[in-house]
Amino acid sequence: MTEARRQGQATIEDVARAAGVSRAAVSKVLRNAYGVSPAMRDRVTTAIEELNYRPRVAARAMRGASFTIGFELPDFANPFFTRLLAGASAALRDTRYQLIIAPAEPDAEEQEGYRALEALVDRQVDGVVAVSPLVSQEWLERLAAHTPVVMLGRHDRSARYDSVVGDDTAGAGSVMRHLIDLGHERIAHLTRPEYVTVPGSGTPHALRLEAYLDCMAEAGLGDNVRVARCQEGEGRAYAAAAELLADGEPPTAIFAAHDELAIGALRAVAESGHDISVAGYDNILLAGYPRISLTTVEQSGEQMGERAVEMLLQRIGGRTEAVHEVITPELVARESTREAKARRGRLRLAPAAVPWRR
Amino acid sequence: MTEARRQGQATIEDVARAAGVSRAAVSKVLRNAYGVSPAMRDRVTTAIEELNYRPRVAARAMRGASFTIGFELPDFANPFFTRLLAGASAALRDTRYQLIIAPAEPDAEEQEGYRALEALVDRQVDGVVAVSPLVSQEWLERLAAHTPVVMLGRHDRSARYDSVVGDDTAGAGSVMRHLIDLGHERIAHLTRPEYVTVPGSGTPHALRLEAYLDCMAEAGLGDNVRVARCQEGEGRAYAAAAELLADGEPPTAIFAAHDELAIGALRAVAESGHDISVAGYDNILLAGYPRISLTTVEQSGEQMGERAVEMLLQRIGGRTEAVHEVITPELVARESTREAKARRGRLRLAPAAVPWRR
DNA sequence: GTGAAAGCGCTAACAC
DNA sequence: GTGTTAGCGCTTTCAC
Repeated sequence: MTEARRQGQATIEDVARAAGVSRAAVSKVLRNAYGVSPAMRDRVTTAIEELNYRPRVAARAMRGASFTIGFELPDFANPFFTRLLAGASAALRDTRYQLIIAPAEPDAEEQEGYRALEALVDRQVDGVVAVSPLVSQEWLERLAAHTPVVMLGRHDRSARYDSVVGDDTAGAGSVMRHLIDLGHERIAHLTRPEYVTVPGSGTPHALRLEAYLDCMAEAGLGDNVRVARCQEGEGRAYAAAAELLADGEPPTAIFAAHDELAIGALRAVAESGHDISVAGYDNILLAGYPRISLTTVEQSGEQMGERAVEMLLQRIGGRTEAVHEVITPELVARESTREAKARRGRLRLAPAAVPWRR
Repeated sequence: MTEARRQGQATIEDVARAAGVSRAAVSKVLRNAYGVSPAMRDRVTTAIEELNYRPRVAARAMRGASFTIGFELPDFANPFFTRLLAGASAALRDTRYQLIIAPAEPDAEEQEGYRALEALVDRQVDGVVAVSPLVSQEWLERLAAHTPVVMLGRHDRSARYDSVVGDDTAGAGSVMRHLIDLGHERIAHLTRPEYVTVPGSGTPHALRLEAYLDCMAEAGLGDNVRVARCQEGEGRAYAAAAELLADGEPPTAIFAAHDELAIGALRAVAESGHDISVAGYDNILLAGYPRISLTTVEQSGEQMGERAVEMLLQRIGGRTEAVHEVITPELVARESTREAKARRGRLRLAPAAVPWRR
């Protein structure tokens, strides 16, 4: 049944027969190789047109390259990832390479990324760019042993694969300092589930969490630490934030691990009626929207995606030493943290009567 | 140079040698085929593990299916398209099939979609789901002659390919009636460039534009018709809307062809200080956000994506009659059109002194 | 300038 | 139960 599909798909053999030449001759025409008479080239190209022939990349790839770059991505709903894609796509323009994207199943915990990455490799891509903070380094290195790999957002340094990563510690630190400078003392952190923030794992969210904890401790606010967690999605963040606000003495500020979560938190805050500052991370388009105006951290996803692809092409081209590139993020202070108010005199918050529950 | 990559990639031959059996034997183990002794199966599986072997889908596909579904998509930045993807992805869960996405270069006018679609087919996908309103029907039918195709958002009916499409005429009509019922007389339409809305082309945006024109005419507002255009992107919509507002007598309402454009228009409206209603189309997540609260039209992208994939799998399974499915959209009235105000007494707008410039 | 032949990694019929 | 064999569509020497 599934076999039905190939009927009608012309092969190089069909073209050769139609043009009255050998398969090799057709191949040469296709590749603009040396040694083809104009007359033959004509006959062949006409035959190709007539038969609507297209060479199969797979068959071609069996000998050489497939000229295909695989991009593995979790969660298309997160606009930051989309920025990465835009950059990658741009870097491949005017290139022989084609971009192919494989979605990793979201919320899949353990297997997140493995399946999609394998799917890509099984399909003969010449190289892979991936956003898979949770995949084990050992596994990745085994992959990188035969297929060029560039990882996005991984802080581990491997000799086998390259990486492009934002300085999450610096970025999260700048957010925290901003909030603390504004006078906030009860700052909560909204992040993803534990398995994404395992201490020492070096995932972006682990580092942001650590920066949060460190900054709180440094500012003598260690007792006010409060970490809320939720799965990906604006709705989930909304629910988690709502819970945070409902419970006893609410925070005066929430630092969300990324903008999508921040947007959800902002919604919960708006509904609650409380005057609570919210900050995010990534500077998605929406963050700059006037009615939202979210304080956040800009990291150029386009640039990161573009660099990743450039590095991958170099790898494919023969480079063997690993390259690790760190992008410096930048705080974008907006009104969601009452910065405007703060400008006219330091914001004064009454000290918490009781140390704020952990 | 590019040849370097394959070294290290174990083949079935390597496994056979390591296990001391024939290639066919390994193949049988891989496919759980009949006629393998437990002892041999053991030796083979160990060899596979040791060599870190993975069968190449491409080589496999040369005989049968690749178990790969291609999804062609323009513009990842548009959240509605992302919803389609989520649905498609969900439909493939628990299936042998893998989803592979190819981005069509945006703003590419003429060639939009062709390249990506070809890239997919060249890579041996078993079937294709595509969002390519601008590709010619003739070309698509030639494609569909050998590869199952399901189109999203095309109103043309072909005997060769299936389609899933929202009823854009009805959806746009409901928005327009809503605006007119609210008392608006100067309603502008913000849509994409001409080549996307060619009359009679049957693209979603052509139909929405036609519905806009028809509704205006029916309501006796034909003289107030005003169509602004911009390329994809919130920023471009912002600029176009700003121009619309700056110029003489501004509209009292803007119907944007989709939510991303509407969001941009909303931003321009907010900055202008005018009290202007804005409506969009697609009901992206953001539209429901309290601080945005955009009146729009809900069409379940997830459902559309899911149905498309289901239909494609049927096609691959052997179905030959074409299926065309129309999804009924639903108006979601929110505050961006001052519906709240309207509830307490009909909104009264002073009639335009001069018929509003075309 | 052109074509024959071998081989890329895998599957499926068919012998053994 | 196991191995031999003949392709799948294409590229690439290497003779002619």
